[in-house]
Amino acid sequence: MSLSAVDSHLGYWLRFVSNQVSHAFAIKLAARDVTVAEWVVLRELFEVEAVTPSQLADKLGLTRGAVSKLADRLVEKALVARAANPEDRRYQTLALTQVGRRLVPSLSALADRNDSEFFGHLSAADRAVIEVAMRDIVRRLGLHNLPAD
Amino acid sequence: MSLSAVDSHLGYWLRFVSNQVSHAFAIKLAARDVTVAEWVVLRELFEVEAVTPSQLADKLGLTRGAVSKLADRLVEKALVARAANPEDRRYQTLALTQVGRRLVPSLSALADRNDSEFFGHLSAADRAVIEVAMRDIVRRLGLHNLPAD
DNA sequence: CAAAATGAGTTGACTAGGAAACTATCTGCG
DNA sequence: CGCAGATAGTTTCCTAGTCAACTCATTTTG
Repeated sequence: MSLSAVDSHLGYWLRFVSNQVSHAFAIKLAARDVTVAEWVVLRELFEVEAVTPSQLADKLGLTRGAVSKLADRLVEKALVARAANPEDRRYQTLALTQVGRRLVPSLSALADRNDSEFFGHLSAADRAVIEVAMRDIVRRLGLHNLPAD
Repeated sequence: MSLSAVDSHLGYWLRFVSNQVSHAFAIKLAARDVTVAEWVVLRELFEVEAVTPSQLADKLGLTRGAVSKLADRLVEKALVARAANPEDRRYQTLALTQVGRRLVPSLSALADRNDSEFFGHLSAADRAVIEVAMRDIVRRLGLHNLPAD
């Protein structure tokens, strides 16, 4: 019985490489007591100032449950603050604390370094093909509001 | 303060897309009561007949701990059998059961379908660029970064 | 207006995986 | 020999994420 090879699947390779990249990044971030998922939230909040957990979930391709737990940990670490909305008490807003805001740039440098360790050797053309393909997949599935750039 | 954009990082996009691809595949596999991680193990065992957990961990880029737990579940589901090695009792071998072996081809069809849903619209050239880049990254990992724990 | 539907957030059960400590088994060296 | 160390596998604890059930506040509707 002959099957198509596992490693003919791009999904297989993406999963493999993505796991390794995230893992290497996690090790770098651990020195700052931050996880990869936490970094993604911090980086997003750095841009938008304040946002509800649901908006964040939408933007990051996570469920509300995942964001709820992440927010718990970030609040615990005093990097993010939860604020109640007095006009509609169903809503919260999440925002960086001063400590959180000051932390982001140094983490960003780690992200740059990690990415270049894994992808820096690729030609600019190849990197562009990959990035365009990934953005296109995300767009097609309507899973995410593309960042404007 | 201006930072490099999060979404300028290929690692960011790979993680995002890989999560979505795996999730979509997980939903398809759930109808057969198999998870993505279990599928990867089954598919590997389909090729190699029998292998030790450590060899499997090495091949799949997982730790021995992860494989141990995965094997537990697959044995529980009667898709995989553990066998002791009488010559050196530290070693086990894992192999598909008859049921497991018969299951693989239909799961393989699901994998083909899932992959083509996400990547089928890409040109063959773009798919080739991505696959070559990913294989190259994995190969490089094997060179300087073999923790192999 | 009361009751139902909607929507935000939380929680618990589960898969997934790494790290590190642990057990059991072998091997090699003095 | 005999014990120190290596090696295979397991287990515990943590992060990460989903789903589904739940609570609570607001809105819609009968």
